[in-house]
Amino acid sequence: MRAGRSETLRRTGRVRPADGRIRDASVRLFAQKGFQGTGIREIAAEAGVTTAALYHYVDTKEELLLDIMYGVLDPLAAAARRIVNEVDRPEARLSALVEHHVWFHATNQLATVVTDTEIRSLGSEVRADVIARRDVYEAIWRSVVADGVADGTFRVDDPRITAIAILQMCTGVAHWYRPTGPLTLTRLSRRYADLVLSMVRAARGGVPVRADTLELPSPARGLDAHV
Amino acid sequence: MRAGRSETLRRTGRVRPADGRIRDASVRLFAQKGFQGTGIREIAAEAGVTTAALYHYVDTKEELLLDIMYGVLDPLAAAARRIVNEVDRPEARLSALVEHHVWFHATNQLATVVTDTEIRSLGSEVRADVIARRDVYEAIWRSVVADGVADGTFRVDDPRITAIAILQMCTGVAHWYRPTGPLTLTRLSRRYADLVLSMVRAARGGVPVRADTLELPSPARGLDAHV
DNA sequence: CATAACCTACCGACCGATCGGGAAGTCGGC
DNA sequence: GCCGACTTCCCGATCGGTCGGTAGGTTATG
Repeated sequence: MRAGRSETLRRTGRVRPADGRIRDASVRLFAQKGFQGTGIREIAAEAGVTTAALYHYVDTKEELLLDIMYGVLDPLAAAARRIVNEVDRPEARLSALVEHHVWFHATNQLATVVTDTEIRSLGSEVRADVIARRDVYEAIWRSVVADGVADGTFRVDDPRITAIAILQMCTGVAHWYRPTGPLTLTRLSRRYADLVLSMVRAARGGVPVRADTLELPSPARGLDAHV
Repeated sequence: MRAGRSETLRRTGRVRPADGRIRDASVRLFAQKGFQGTGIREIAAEAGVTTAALYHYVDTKEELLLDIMYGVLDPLAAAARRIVNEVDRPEARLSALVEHHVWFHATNQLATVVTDTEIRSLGSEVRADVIARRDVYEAIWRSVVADGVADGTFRVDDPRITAIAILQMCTGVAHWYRPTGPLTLTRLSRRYADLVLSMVRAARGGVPVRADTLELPSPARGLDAHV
């Protein structure tokens, strides 16, 4: 009749191994309240174990965060490699990259949000490793964009900036997507792929139209004076 | 000969009012370590005051975060309103919105990153207010995109999704921009505006090209089972 | 002599992590 | 088939330390 365990029983309907419950609880809580904002007592209670039991399965709180991030970054990189291996033309490659990235971020919202926002909470040694894996993934996107520019199907000013811009746009899906929305996930992914392709395609519109005369206010409040 | 103050003296070269130093320190630290990951003792030390002196200028730690966010959201909304008032055609409006947004996020990196990532750290009452102000800003973008679709200059499937996607792409600049880069800020802002316009312009390329046959792996590790 | 600008000293609560121990199971040896 | 050794899983209790915040007094400024 322990409160934590019965809570879990009520929610999941059955008793799952404590290890998996701890992992699930940590993703949920890290996504909702942040890594630093989540206490190990909260994780333990949500998983239906004591803090001592939690430390039977886990060495440190940071390990939980690291597991989440590897569980995002490694499958992403693996999928990107498969796409590059099995798809030929830059257009189709980029389209497939976008569709998978969006689909993955929509079906793993909690874990991808945590991976995206909590890198700063890692100790410096593991942080370097996580950043390196993220850079591997970004490098694949960058090379796909650059290949498209090289063979003339894409026209962009700077492949590096464009690749980052595209990636951040697609990653953003994890922050707003709700499965109850009107669009199926497949259709949403394709819309993003269409947006991206129309952004980089060589056949672009006319001269940019701007409002050059408009003067806008300076940065607010003197914040960031030291940037 | 107190360590905190002399530290500040060494870095800034002169003694500024403690109030501003506290605000500056909080932006820097919140951006670097997160709101929850930053202690009031750290803020005080970085600003060169004691914790008690800090609370002479500030009621709560949350107030520091809230000030940063209002200092970002209010100028952004004000600029967006000015743009809509003073610029006519949807193309020029969207271009101006993008250029200003990118410029603002590059010149206020720390504050915009904090605003973007720490909403969850706010208490529920003030959080609702912050989200409301952010929604006001997003609504302006959405209406500009919708106006362009209505008069035929833009062609997008869903103005709401498109506006969010554009916004997230441009906001991302705050996460990677370094003033030492090869591009001037003005040119960078224009490149983003060009990217966005080519994304939404009615004159779009041919049929989307995809790799429909590719099957990709399922979400990793069973994370997010409860999404 | 009032007010702003700070100080030293300290509060209770909570932090991540660990302690020794015990219940329940797994295993080979005889 | 039974015993002792070992492992897995998990407990209540508690560690030293840090958290956000404060009480009450002192110093500088107008």
